[in-house]
Amino acid sequence: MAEINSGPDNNQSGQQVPEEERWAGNCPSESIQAVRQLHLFSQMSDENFAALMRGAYVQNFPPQVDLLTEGERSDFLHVLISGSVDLFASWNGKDACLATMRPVSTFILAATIKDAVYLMSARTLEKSRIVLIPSQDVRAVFDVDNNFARAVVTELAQGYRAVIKTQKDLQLRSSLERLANFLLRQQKRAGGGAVFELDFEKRRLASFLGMTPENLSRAFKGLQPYGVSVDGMQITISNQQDLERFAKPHPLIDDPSS
Amino acid sequence: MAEINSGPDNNQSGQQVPEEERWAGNCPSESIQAVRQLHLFSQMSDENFAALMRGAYVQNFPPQVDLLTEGERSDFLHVLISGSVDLFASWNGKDACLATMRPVSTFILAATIKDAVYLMSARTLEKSRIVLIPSQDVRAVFDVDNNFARAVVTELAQGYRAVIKTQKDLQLRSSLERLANFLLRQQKRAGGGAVFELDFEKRRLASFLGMTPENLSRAFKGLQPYGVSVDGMQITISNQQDLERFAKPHPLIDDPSS
DNA sequence: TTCGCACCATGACGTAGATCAAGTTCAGCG
DNA sequence: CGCTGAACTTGATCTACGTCATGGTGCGAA
Repeated sequence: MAEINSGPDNNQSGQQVPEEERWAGNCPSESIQAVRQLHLFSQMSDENFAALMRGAYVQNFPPQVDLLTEGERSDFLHVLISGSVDLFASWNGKDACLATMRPVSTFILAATIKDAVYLMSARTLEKSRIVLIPSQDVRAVFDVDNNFARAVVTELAQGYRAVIKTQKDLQLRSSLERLANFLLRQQKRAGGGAVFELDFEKRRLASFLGMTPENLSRAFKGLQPYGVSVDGMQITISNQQDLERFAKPHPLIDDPSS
Repeated sequence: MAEINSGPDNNQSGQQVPEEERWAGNCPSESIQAVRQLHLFSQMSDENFAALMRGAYVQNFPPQVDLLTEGERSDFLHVLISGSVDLFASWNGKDACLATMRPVSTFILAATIKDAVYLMSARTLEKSRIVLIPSQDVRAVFDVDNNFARAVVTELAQGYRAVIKTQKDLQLRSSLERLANFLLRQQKRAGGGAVFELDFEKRRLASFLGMTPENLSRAFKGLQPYGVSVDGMQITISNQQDLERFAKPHPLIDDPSS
């Protein structure tokens, strides 16, 4: 619930929230700007946007902080301004990373709109700056601002399609193929050069790709014949063609914009 | 996949439509009623609903007909009135069943609203009655009818959460656990008695649960110690407690209404 | 009836990936 | 410098599950 807020001691293990700031006068207006520029918020009226921000908080979280836990009720819509956040779920002792959020983006919109419990837990990976907008405000504005309501539709449809794509990735490909395609996607995000950085810790990447860290190691070795070499976080793809021929990337799985 | 077809060669290459009926005057008004009663369509104005129906078709399809193929552009929003439809995806020779639709429900809403290509293919499992509403009409009405736009949000959020649940099911459970939980869900849908019918062909069920038909057979045997017995399509759960203790059903995965 | 054909069951086997148990590398720090 | 601990590698198994091959059991058509 509201334990995320102010003061010390939020979250189950006595977590700690530094640098909270209310949106009154003096606060970091770059964050407000970043939120406003998201498609989700860019179409709505100034008045309604102001109403949303009136009750919002911006907070900085250290790495490895639990932001919310599956099963809890949705109190805030989250907007990630900087850093990165892991969305995951657990059952019977195991857990699976379902998505990793990068700035600037919004998460747990569906639970907020439906006023339902979270299906996923969230935890910061790095130091992260997050805007928290009270869920009831979001629903109230949703009810009166049609442009916002339409933007919510687009965002949800996008998210829905993204999940379908990761499900196809998981069900239709082997772990080697998943890694190969992930590298190609990451390469494109990084600008397309033959050398680029992995901006994941490898254990996270393993969980994200649905495998164990040990097997990720082996998978990297398994891609060497296709011209992939690894040095720490740095990846080199020396034979683009070979890798693509093996990975067989497909827009209906790997193209994030479709 | 198109070779499965019966009767007169329908499907992507020159689609052909049995028993087509335009929504003019005389047509089956139960279908129109069924559509209107879906939450998605129940909130909109009579006028806009009529506009949607003006361009719509209702069609009966035989079993095993391909309705649409992933990668195609969305031409119609589909509403399943009776029968059942399989949504699946293919890559590199393999294919995976992503969902099975049952009446009365709508499918491929996200692609329709976004005017994007389908991420999944669809095929009838049984003889099915389906209402086809031109996608451009849906988007046009979406732009002018705020109640409809809001209903779309609810529907998408629901769908989004459903996919997340099946992803958790797949990533966090073994095939035995998936089958056990599926049986418990099916039992509940069928009224909760110890004996109930499986309304899936077993090979479909296998694909839906992400395993092979052979392994589904073995999985059924593997559940015998927990009081599950199978006779054709009829399932008997003789020891509810044991099965539940093994399956560990969880609302955040198995409760379709949350 | 008997043939043919799905669908399903079952056994033998192969493989992908998990698990367990050591190493290895490297950053931080005395 | 060397110590320590975390992230990563590596190799040796184990296990779940897929694959292949075979045989049974209904059920509709000739």
